[in-house]
Amino acid sequence: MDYQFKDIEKKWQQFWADNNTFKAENNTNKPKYYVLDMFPYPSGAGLHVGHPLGYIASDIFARYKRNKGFNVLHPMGYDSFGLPAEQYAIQTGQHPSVTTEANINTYRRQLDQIGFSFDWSREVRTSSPDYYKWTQWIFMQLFNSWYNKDADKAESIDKLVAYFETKGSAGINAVCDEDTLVFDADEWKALPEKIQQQELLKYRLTYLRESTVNWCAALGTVLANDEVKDGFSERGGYPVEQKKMMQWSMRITAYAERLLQGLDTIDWPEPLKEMQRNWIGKSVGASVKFPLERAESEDLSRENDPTTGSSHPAPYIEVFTTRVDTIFGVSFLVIAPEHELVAELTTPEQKADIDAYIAQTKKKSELDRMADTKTVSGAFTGSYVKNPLNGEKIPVWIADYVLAGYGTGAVMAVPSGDQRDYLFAKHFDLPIIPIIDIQNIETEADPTKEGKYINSDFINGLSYKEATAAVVAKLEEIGLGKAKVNFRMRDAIFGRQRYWGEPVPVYFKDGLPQLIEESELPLLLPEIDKYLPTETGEPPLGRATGWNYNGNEYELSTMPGWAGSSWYWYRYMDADNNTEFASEKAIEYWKDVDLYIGGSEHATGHLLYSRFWNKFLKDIGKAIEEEPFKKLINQGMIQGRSNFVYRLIDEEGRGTNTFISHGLIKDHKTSPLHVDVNIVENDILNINKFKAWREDFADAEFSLENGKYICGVEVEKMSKSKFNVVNPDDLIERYGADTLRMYEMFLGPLEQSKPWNTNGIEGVFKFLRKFWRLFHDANWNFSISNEAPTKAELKALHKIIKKVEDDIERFSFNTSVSSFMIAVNELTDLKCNKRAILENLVIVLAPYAPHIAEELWSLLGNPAGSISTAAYPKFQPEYLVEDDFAYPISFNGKVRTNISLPLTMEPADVEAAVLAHADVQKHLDGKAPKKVIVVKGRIVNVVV
RNA sequence: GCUCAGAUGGUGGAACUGGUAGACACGCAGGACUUAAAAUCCUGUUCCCGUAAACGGAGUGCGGGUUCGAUUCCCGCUCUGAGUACCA
Repeated sequence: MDYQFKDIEKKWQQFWADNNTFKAENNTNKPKYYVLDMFPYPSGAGLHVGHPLGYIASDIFARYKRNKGFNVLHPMGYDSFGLPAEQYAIQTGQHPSVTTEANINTYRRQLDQIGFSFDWSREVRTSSPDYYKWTQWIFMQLFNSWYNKDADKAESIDKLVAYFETKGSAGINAVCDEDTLVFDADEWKALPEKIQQQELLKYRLTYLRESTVNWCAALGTVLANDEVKDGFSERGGYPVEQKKMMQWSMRITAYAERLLQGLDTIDWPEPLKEMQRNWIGKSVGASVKFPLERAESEDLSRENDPTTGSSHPAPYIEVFTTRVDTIFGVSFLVIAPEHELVAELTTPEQKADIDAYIAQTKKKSELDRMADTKTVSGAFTGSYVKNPLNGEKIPVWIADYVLAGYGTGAVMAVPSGDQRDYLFAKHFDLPIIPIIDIQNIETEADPTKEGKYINSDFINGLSYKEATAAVVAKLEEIGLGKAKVNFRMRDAIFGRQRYWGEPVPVYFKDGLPQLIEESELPLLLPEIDKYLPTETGEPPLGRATGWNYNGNEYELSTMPGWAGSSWYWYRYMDADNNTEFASEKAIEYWKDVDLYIGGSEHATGHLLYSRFWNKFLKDIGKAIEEEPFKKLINQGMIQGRSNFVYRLIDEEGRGTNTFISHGLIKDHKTSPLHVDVNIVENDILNINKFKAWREDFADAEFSLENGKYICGVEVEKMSKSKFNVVNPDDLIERYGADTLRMYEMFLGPLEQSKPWNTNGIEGVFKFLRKFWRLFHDANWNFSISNEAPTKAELKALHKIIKKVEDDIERFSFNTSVSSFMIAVNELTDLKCNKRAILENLVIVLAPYAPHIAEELWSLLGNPAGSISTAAYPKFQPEYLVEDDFAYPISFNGKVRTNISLPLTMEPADVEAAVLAHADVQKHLDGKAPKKVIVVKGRIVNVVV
């Protein structure tokens, strides 16, 4: 029979499902291998041809590893909480779980068609209660933990309480809020329960605090920083504003250093690691206190100013700097307009200026503030500080180029070394003090670290390294500064005012958050009448009737999208466990993910949060490895490839019903129109389908080239509105899953982004037919010979065994596909139908094209399904050994001819043989070669 | 601006450690089979000169360098894509 892909693929997909072929074992002596894909959010649009790219690659790898004798865990599931289902619910009243279920079914049908070797018995859905029970459980563990910097790990909050009870707050080295109280053991014990709890909240790894959030009114929720792009929501593009709200946060900053260090231990793409490094943003520098200089007139103003709320005026302004060595070049201080000392520092004479400036800053949106980095603006507070090292009087300004959220919200301005300070100084006519002898500050700041210091008191003449050390030592000595490491990363907001997410297992008593009992998990998402905020502006959960904890109100926000995805790889290890998130034994066996494939868009979201939770789970003894994903690969994005037709514009400028072929448009006035790529083949428009596509094209006319209508091409995002979406279902219908799988790989290197172009798919389909034909005679009868293979046949086989092995190990799937084609071409030329060759070849191909491989494998008489665990053939190098080699002979590096010589021949003999050769003599034309380079088994280069 | 990745025929791409650039496939052209078409098969296909072949010249974004030899290494530049953005 001819290659009947439809029957074959259906048959084997059914077989795999019926026989649980890909079920991974938790109890086995085999070595483990864990291949994971980033699980999808099941959107209503279903899969397009770009989605399975990574899944196909990981599936090939998983199948290959099974053939290599590994017990492979290759699971799939759904990140099924999320905004789109909820938006749809708001519009239609349909419960998000209903939409989600329907979408999952579509995804499952599409995934099954491609023939993935997923162990579906371990499927997880983040929105299912027996899954989110454990997301809530982890939240509770975080709530019950604090970060001990001395131990450099998370510890139980009980341990902290016990410490407070015996020693008070002295000697505690924790990652905590700024405003923690100082107390001894007795004072702690005397504190009311409520105050104690408030205090502990400042240490917990998940905690409630008022923070500035990205509020998106249109979506009715708070967004994470990585969900905001240029002041607009990433999903939907709605405006986002800054708003203060009580919010759950995760103290991810406790792990900043470990998250940074861990990057050096994992095999991830360098750009991705770089993104995480930038996101963490470690700066090594110093914090310096500038004492306030007080004038008598100020005291009056401060007394009358109720906004400070403090009877003790602040004694100093603290700044963070990475260039403490430039401290003698400080000619002014700049603090953020939002800085807490602004009101206190503003003198009556300057009040009007400052108020006007703050008003102006507030009006500017975040977007303007970012875009407008050129204009220099600021205002003088009227106050002064003293340089802590030389007592120099320094004016204090406010300006919006200083961010309240970074460092201390205050900077020491060194115009000679920092360009922003330089521009500010020029604009407001402030002094610019050169501090390094080789500095050139005529037109701009010079941030050099080379040269010797000048105008710098006791560090004059020192080098950068010496000066930094000397200044830090001096500041520490006088108690006005110290070396400090600062991180850009902020604690992560952990909550959104939405319905379709995990409920937070917390209720409020006397305004303080309390955990529910572990035995009461999962805290189920309640039913509500509408998926909108309440009339009083509370989140949708506020609508749930009777939803309270013994009369106490539950937390009304739900967890953010990244909660469920921050630990899901552990659930796959032991998906049915209902006493733990995964058993100790399962985690002990599977440990971590060996290969993780997914998009780079998750660089600073999912991949950072997952590493954070993993480190926490390790700290509390639940996980074994410090890093969850040993090796990670980003598959490139598949872009859309749009086709265009060109509508002729008549003299009055109106569109006609005539369409001009692409090659002819320069002679006409036309307007381009997207045309459905599914009615275009190799950029040639199918005119009949075009006429049927839309009613108004039914009697379209065409101006053709060589009888064909050629379409224009452009690379754009794949989207419905551009008519460039290619659905894998259609391709499978036409060519089968094996062809689709191989073609997606054939397209190019996995990591590279590329436009989808169906044009070459025929070549892969033809290859599979040709492969099928190796096993069949001219009448399509299965026909295999048991004769001993020839040397040439063995060589072709072992070449491909080696090649595919090497390619898969370095994730170069595209080159394997080419090599398969070469192997089949060679064997076809050799008319090889020998069992000894083909039986091995089928195993090598199986990870790529599993259906056809299964079919031929069973036709060869093997037990059905056994190819999945059949041993990968052993490469035998002796079959590739050649006696002779056709040496390329180059003259001055240009190859002119080939001379076949024995590989055993020594270089000196090769040289002699080559020079004696007639072709070489001809090229030398009587001249003597200056030099001859012979690389044995490679090349000969004659220098003339 | 900064950081990173990339640039090879008409197209997707290959060349893994500095050693025959353009494998493999698409497309295109010509041919076989066919009344015809589809399908299938065969041949050719980097560019230039040349009727063709032999032969010759150029050639991996641009300009230099190292080397017997560079798509590969080094320096400078151009362009494209991604990330990031007043981070003190």
